[in-house]
Amino acid sequence: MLSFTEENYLKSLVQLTILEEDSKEVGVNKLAIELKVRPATVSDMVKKLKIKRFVNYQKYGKISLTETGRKEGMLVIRRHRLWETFLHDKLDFSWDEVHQIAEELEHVHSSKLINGLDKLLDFPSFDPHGDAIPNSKGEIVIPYRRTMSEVLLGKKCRIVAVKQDSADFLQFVDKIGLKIQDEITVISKEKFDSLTTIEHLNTEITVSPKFTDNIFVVCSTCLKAKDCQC
Amino acid sequence: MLSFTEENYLKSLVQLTILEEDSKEVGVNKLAIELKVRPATVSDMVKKLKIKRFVNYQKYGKISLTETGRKEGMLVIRRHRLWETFLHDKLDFSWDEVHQIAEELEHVHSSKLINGLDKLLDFPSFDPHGDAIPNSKGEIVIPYRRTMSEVLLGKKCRIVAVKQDSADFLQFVDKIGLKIQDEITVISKEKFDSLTTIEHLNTEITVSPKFTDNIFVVCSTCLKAKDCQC
DNA sequence: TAATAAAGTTAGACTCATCTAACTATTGTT
DNA sequence: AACAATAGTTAGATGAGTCTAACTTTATTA
Repeated sequence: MLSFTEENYLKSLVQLTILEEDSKEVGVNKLAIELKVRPATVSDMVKKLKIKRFVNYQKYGKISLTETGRKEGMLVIRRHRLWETFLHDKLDFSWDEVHQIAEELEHVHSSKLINGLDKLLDFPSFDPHGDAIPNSKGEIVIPYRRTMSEVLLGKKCRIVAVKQDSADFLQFVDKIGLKIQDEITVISKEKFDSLTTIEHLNTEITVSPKFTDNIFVVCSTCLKAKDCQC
Repeated sequence: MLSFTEENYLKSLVQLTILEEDSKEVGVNKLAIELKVRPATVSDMVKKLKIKRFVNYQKYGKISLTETGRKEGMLVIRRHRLWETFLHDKLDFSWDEVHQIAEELEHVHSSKLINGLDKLLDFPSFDPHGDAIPNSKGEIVIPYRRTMSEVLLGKKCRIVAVKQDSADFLQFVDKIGLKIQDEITVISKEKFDSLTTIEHLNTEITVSPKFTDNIFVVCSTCLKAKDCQC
C-alpha cells in the first residue's frame, strides 16, 4: 500500500514526464519544485521509490517511471480528476475551487468508490479543466491540442482545456467570460508588446502571452490541433 | 489544523464519553483499546491534546473533552456519517461497506464540501446505520432508544439503529432480513440459554443476546423508548 | 580547458506517531 | 491493612518524511 507521500511523488512524475512534456524523464530539482520540497528530500525519496520498483534511477541521473509507477501515478490522477468533476457537477463548485479539495480526496483508496463515482458522473471523459480522465487501468487518451499562442492570425479555434489549475488563473478566465468549448478568433498579435487580441461572442479581448500560453485549443473547423489544413 | 491522528483521538473520545455512555470521561486503557494502540501511546498523546486544550486531564486521572475538543470530534463524526450516507444513497454501497471508506473520507477538511454533500443528500438526519448526524455546529440530537434486549415480552417495536458498524454483524442483520424501520414483536425469551424469539413479517427468528444487545428500537405505538406506557 | 554555475548527494538533526520494557500509582480483595 | 491485580507513566528506540549545511558531480561558457 502506497503512502500519501509516495502517491504524490508518482503523481508529479506522471505530470512531468507524461502529461506535460514528452521528455519521459525528469531531474531531482524539477521534481522538488513541483512537490514544494527540497532537492535533498527528493534525492532520498527517489532511492526508496527505486527499491520499491516505481522508478528507474542512477545517482546524478534522471528519474523515469517504471510501468508500475506510471500506472499508480495515473490512478492518482484518475481519482483527482473524478473528484474534481464530482465537486463541479454535483456540488456546484466553481472550477477554481475543485483542485485543492481533490488533492485530499485523491488519496482515498477504494476502487469500488472510484468506479461508483465514475458511474454517478456518467463516465466523464474530461474534468472541469478539460483534462482527460484516465480509465481504471491507468490508461489515458490525451487528445492533440495546442496553446492559443500557437494559433495563426485570423484563425478560429475552440477552447478545450486550461494548462493551469491555479485559482488566480481560473478566476481570470471566468472574469473575461471564456469557458471550455467556447469559440474564439485570433484577430491580431502585437509584435511590440506580445499581446494578442481575440474575438469572442462579438467582443474583442486583449490578452498577454501568460494567458494564451495556458489555454489549449483545437481548430474550430476540423477539431484537430495537429495536421490541421483549414 | 488538526492531524489525522488527533482527529481520530477526538472522534473516539466523543464516541466513548458522549455517544455510547454518559460517563463524560474515560481512562487511558479504554481509549487505547478503541484506537487500537498501546496505552503508552495514548498517555503521550493525551498530554499533547491537553496542551492544545482539547482535553482535560491529570496524571493517573480520567480524560474528558473540552468544549473545543467535543466540537472538533463531533465534526469528524458529522463528516463520517455524511460520507456513509453518500456511499449508501448515491453509490449503492451496502451498509456493511460504508464504514471503512468513510474512515478515510472523514479527514478531508472543507466545510464547503461537507455542507454541499449535506445538501446533495437532502439534509439527512440519520446515517445508514440509524445514527444521528451532527449539524455543522457539532450539535447532535440523540433520540431516546433502547436495545432489543430490554424489550418486554409480547411488545411490538421498531428497529431504529444498530450499535455496531462491523461488517460481520451488519451482514448477519441483512441475512436474517431485518432493516432499519422494520417492526418486530418479541415472542419469547428463553431463560435457560438467553435466546430471544421475535416475529418479523410473519416469520419467527431466534437470536442471541449478542444480537439483541446491538439493535436499537423504539416502541412501535408511541415511538418512544423512555416513558413508554403502551 | 579551466573556472564557474547548476544540479544533486550526504550527513546529521527534527517532528510525529508509534512501539517495548520497566517502572509507579491506584483499586479492589481477602 | 497488606497484597495482588489493574491502570497508567516514563525512557529509549524506530521509521517516515522533512529540513539545513556542507560537499560532490555534471554542465556551461568564457
